[in-house]
Amino acid sequence: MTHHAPPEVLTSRLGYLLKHAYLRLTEESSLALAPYGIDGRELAVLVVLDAHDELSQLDVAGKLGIDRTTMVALVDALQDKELVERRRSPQDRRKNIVQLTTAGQKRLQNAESARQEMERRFLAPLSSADAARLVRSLQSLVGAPLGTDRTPGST
Amino acid sequence: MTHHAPPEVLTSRLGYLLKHAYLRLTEESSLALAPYGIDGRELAVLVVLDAHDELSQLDVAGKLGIDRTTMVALVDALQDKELVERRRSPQDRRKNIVQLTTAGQKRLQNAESARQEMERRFLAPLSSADAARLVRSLQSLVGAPLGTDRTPGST
DNA sequence: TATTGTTATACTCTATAACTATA
DNA sequence: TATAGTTATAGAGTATAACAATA
Repeated sequence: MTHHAPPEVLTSRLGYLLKHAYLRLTEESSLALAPYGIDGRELAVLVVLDAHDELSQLDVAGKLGIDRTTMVALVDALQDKELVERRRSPQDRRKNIVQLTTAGQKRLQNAESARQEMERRFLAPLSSADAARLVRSLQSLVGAPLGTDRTPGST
Repeated sequence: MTHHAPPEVLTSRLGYLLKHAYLRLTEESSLALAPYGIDGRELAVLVVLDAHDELSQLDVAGKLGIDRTTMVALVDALQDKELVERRRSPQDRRKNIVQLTTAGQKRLQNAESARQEMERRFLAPLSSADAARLVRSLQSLVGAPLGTDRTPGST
């Protein structure tokens, strides 16, 4: 993934732009999170777990838009790092409730700071107004509820 | 890849937004291009070939930001569909010059129309001003090296 | 019967290494 | 010796099918 000048004929194409913006962000994200021993998807799991209580593996998978079979390996990895724990739900013993450990909560805080800093650097070429508009436009396209105030500095 | 309501905690994250915007566009793109028997990446190859003369496989790969080994299969597929032809460069017999066939040019025109129509539909949730700003912002993000001062006016 | 987690398997996309032919 | 194309191979990432435990 080297930095070559983008070809003129493709830079007006949304597919090219979204793909390469995503690839670039993924690369920066990996670098920013490497010191914390997790990747962006694992961080997303931690964020979801932190925001809700008593989530099963399937619940988390649903929120992230990934398969339940993919979820197994993800939780395995996070459990090996002692950032989450599985426990059987007493209400429904088919379910694995996934919980943040204390170490997981700490890791989440630190990695989140690094991710936010990375995101700021990534958006630096844009004015803050354009950055905010970009986020809101992407939310519209992805189907996010509109009208979510994205005041800079909220969380 | 079903359409489920995006989780609140993730919709402010650029990584999530770019990934899912890209996935959604890719899905729409596949549908729009299916009648033409090509996918978005193959169409991009045709576009690049149409815009330049005497491009080798490596030239095209460079412009698309993909590997030369990936390029082989791509050109194979397009050649099987009789949309492009390989010919040895007389100047440098190591090189394969890739050329659009007449059928390839026609297919390019039709598929491009379909792609543009798809892109319009995809951007429909945005005002035309916001759509234009989105494209320009993405161009800035994809074109600018990270962490450096982005002095406007350098190419 | 249906659901949750799990495993095994396969498929796509991509990159790395090694080979060939040319330079 | 270096470069362009090719092939074989391997690594992510993801999805499908089948199975065990549970409902």
